[in-house]
Amino acid sequence: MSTRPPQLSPTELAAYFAFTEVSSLLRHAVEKQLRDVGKLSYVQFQLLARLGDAPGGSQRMTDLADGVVYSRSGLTYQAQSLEERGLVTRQPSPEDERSTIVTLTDSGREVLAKVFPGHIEAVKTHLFESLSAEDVEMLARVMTQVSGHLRAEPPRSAAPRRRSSDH
Amino acid sequence: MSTRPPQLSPTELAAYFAFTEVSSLLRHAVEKQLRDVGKLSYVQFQLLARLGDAPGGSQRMTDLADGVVYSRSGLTYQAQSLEERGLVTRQPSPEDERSTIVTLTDSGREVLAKVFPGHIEAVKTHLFESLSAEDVEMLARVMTQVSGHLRAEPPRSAAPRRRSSDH
DNA sequence: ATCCGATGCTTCGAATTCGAAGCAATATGT
DNA sequence: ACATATTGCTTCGAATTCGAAGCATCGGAT
Repeated sequence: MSTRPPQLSPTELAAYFAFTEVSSLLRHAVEKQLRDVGKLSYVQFQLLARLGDAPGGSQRMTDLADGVVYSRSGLTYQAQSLEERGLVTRQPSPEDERSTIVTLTDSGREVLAKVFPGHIEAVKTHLFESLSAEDVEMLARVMTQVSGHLRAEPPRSAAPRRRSSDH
Repeated sequence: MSTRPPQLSPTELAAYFAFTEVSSLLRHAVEKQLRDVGKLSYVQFQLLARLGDAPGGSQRMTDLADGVVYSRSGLTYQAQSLEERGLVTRQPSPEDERSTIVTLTDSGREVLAKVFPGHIEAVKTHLFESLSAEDVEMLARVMTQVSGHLRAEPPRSAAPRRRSSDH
């Protein structure tokens, strides 16, 4: 246990610090824009955006939760909220009675369309403005790489349900 | 209003998506480790870590809040919590009666020392493991650049106090 | 010396978040 | 077919988060 006190190189440290900082600042900026323009939280926007991309504007709750890296209970809460605002509908899946299918409504698409330009603008301004094309490409490559790595190995974002070996 | 629908290039989109995903996943992983090992939230850890770096283990509330990109009220809450656990102390600044100086205690340092190795390990595993040395360097450079850009221009993280033009 | 805006922090209430526990439907093994 | 584990979602309670409002102090102008 005392054999290997793990270390980060100065470069790694710098990368980690700057990464978390950018992530925080960017998120705050984006959240503000979404709140101001569409009265959406970041999560809500992410959910709508995912649905907008999905075929038929529909996805299962679990897939949505995994997609945005979010707890299932939190998703239930937000889905309810979005449903009350008429931006999505929820219905049990015909194929699997357990599943709930969330579907983007026309209203939802409208709101999405309304906030989208400003969102893009914010991302452009805050994240990309100071970067060269090569930087962006590099960033895309590296982040995709890490993301794949993260998605691959560990017990998925939400509740890993297995549990029997410990205790 | 309809003149310039801003766009992100496919590369930018990929970079943005992967970036937010990595940021979420990494954060979750790190949070779990901190919770398990030291019963610390991410924010609490960041606060302790900042204090650990600061000369004398002390910082003003506002500087801490800016440092971790956090609301002032949230910081008050967490500082209270950390004080109750004996990990920090709070005292009014001698120089400026308004300011509260937060100081890391020996207990605080112990907890920090206890969680640190696992934290580093987690960051190494989840963020850097799949990256080459050049990738890391690049990441550090780009993130530092963006961070500087973000810190520079906008009304700072927390409450921009001005308010007079709108109603 | 004194007024007034700016600054630093806290309190307050509302909204959001999570994990644990619970319930229903499905899959799997025999 | 039937028991058992697994999966999908929701409910519950507790903890965290934020922004607005409030209070005290400071700085700079008169």
